Amino acid sequence: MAGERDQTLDIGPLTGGTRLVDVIAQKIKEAIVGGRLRPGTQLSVPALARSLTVSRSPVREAILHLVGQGLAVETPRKGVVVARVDHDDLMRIHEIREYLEAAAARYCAERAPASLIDRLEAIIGDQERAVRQGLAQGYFETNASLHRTIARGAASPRLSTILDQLEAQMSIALQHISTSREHMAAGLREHAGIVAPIRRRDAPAAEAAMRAHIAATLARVRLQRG
Amino acid sequence: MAGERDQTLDIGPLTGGTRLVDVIAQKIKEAIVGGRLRPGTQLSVPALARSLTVSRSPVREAILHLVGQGLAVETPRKGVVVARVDHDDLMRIHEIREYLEAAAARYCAERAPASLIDRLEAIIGDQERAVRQGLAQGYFETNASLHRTIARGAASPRLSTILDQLEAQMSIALQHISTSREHMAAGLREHAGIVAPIRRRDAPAAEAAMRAHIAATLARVRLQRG
DNA sequence: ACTTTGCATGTTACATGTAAATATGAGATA
DNA sequence: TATCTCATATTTACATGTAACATGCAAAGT
Repeated sequence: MAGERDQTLDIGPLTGGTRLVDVIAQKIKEAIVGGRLRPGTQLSVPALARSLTVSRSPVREAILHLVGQGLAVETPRKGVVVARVDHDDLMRIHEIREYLEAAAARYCAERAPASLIDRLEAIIGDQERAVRQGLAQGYFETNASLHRTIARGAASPRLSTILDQLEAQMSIALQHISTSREHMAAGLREHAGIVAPIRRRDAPAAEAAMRAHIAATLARVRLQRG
Repeated sequence: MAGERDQTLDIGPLTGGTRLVDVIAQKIKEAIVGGRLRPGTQLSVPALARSLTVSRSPVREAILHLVGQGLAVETPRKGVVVARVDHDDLMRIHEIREYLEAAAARYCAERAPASLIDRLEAIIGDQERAVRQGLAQGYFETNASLHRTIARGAASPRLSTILDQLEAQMSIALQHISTSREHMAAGLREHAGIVAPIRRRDAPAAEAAMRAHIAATLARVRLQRG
């Protein structure tokens, strides 16, 4: 192999301490949630190893990790494919989120430090700007950021982990779903209605507002093609 | 169809169909939830491979799988140890369960087939017998069975998976916690109070009963040594 | 036409090799 | 006694080898 150039996405420099598995898993995850690897696509270990110029071991481990995250599904002796998240899955995910996000809002209101609540309000501000400019990208980013921050405020690593995984799974389906400006505006209003009670430490109100918000989101999803 | 194939013709020296990874993961999992592998114990890949007389590859994959399930925790370059689930973790787990089990009860009441509800009542009967005889083992088994069956009735594989994982994590801590006869009796009463509304398809009542049940369980846990 | 057989290709699942990081423990030093 | 040093053992992380299995397709048989 004389001086060939590798045009495919190469792994960056391996600074001390970082493991290949983690870098590879992250890269594949980004390709999946970014829509560059479509649902149903085979995640071939040898092929990915070749394209990343690494051996098969870390690739295999990375892929199995993604299976554990629900971003890919394994069929013994057949291999792993990118998870298909259809309309029905999206509804089931929201059913779970309706409860888990409500729990997160409640515990966030009960025990988040004031600094975290400051951040929540800053995110609301960012989202206001994004919606005003009609930036769907910005809306999605601030939306994810808000929910993630609320989960962090609940001080329950397990809860955060579960919600992160559900969000990643959702983003597979959301690749194909458009969001209207009205929906974004409604979402923003609801978000503000969640952060306000968190600010005044009104846990039951925060919980109720979040639950209603997810239920409304579920209803919007259902309308899309239910 | 003439000349049908006989499935017992194979003379393959290897065990057919099942994968080593799965068998090994199951074995280690049983050792962890069964208390034979204590929290903090190093899960050394070479050592386990030797003791199981297999190579390191399937052992490593099995261990990483358990990390994904939350039964073990990984520290890069240091290795994997059996997860420590302390009193605080137990409370956080119950906080999540308070919401997720409530969701399961609701959707079970809404869409479980009658046959599954029959099974629920049969389990209640088994638990009655176990409690009457003071069998803690039987109580725990019927308890797990009941919750798992309700989750199945909710027809949401994701929900079942999450709850199964939380239950496995709990069983690590429950190894060291005793349950009194009164607690068992209270649990049984609450269980019956959950199945009854499921039977009459009263989803809100089922949800409320389940949520109260988990909250009560959490309170009992908190009393133990909170 | 329709199934079967055999071959070519690619992949998974498991085994093994090995450099480098990490733990371990004996002996030296304060 | 406590702790520092350094050599040794163990382990992790990644690389590579390979048999069994899966799959597509073309040739052969019905």
